Amino acid sequence: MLDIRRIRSDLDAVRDALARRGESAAELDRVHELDARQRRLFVDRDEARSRVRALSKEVATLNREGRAEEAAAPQEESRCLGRTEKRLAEEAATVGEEIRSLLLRIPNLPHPEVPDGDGEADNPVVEVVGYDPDGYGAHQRVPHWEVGEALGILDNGRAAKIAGSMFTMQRGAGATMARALCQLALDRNADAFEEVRPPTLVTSATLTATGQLPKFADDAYHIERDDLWCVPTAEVPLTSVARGEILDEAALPMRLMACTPCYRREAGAAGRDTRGMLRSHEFDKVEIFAYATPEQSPALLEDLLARAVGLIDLLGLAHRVVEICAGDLGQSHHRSLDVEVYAPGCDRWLEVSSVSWFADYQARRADVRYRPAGGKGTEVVHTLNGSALAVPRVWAAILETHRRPDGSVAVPEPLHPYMRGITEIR
RNA sequence: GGAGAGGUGCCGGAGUCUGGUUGAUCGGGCUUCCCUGCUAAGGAAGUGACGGGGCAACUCGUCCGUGGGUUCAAAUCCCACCCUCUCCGCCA
Repeated sequence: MLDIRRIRSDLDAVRDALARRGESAAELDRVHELDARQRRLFVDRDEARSRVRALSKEVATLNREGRAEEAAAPQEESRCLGRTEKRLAEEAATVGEEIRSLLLRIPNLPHPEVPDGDGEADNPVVEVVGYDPDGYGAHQRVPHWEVGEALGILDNGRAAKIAGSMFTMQRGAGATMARALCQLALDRNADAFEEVRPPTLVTSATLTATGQLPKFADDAYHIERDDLWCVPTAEVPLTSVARGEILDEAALPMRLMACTPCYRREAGAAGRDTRGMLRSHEFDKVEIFAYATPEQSPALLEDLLARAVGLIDLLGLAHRVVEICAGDLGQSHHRSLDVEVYAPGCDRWLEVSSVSWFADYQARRADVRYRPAGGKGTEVVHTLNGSALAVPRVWAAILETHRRPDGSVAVPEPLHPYMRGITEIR
């Protein structure tokens, strides 16, 4: 959520920044207008309240001095003021609710360096590593769903029997490799990140802090009976770890990581990418996350990206980095970069990580602040996160990239320690 | 799920029965200063967040789990909900 004070003092700049995303200013202007109204109401309300307090003290004094009969007049005046105050307070609250619900829907401002663009097609490729379109043999040009089924390690037919379409099931060495990927990702980041195993069913407040609610409720699984939501990513619980807290600057950056299942309804994607492991309602992912000061954030963004890219590199997969343009930026994102892995069997670039800087947008929703060392007062922290490794698409790219002419798949060496001795799948 | 106890400031812990100058006694912690060769001990002062108004000094308001209600006035009385603890039940 944007800082209301910034909207108040710098409306034009905010409007221009939103325009870069292709966002209309209607809601913004409405917030600006409501804010002025609410502040006028506050002034009047506070004045009435202050007077009530003074009158109450007067009554108390009169009672104490045994002159209770003289208290009738101030009591009556106070009663009257109380009604005025209540009406003003209710009106201010109504306005406040409208402001909040608008603010929750207005997206974040893009970082000045975010490239212009209207959509995905305008996202500039920043870097390409290990990709040679002519360097793949026929044995690698087989989609992973065929490879997986042939090797008996992917059984989506039975997954559908168990849970319906758009679920996947890995078996044998395939399941082992899925877990090994998580272990590798955690171990590689344990140098700087505290491992957390958070709840993956969360309250509406938690899902609102990161931006999924209220606007994207259809994308998440909701357990109505208990009013809990299945997390779409560990970003959701991790961002709420310090919700409502004030951190010491010395504690920043606070780096957390978590391996969790991720649940997505894929409401807008029905019928898309239905084969294999490209898109499913449930998958495992290792997320890396940080609370930081504004000054620490740019370097952290680079570090998160380097860590995500480093893992893909380690697994011997061709990949590229794409910067998300203003028009394609997610609602909460201030700046964002995607890592895409090349899958030769599908002949597609698959998004396997999204590394993002949210500035104070999520932290203001979550009310996470810090006390600047030496300074007074508090500041809203910045949050950043990225997928260290999202299992399914990496798993798919491994099957396609490391398939050998004889149809077997070589397990990348960094996974061996976690594979119970399995070094190839045949 | 049932029964009971409880949620107060950075922490501990009063105040709630008997509503009233209580943003809140007291202790600890922390910060600054004084004393001290150093340490320990001691002395003094300070010590929250949020919102509004004001060029500013400053000032007004809100916050005692959350949300309502009663009252001139609520940490204190009433209602609902949430959370924690103990016991029982259930359970990996």
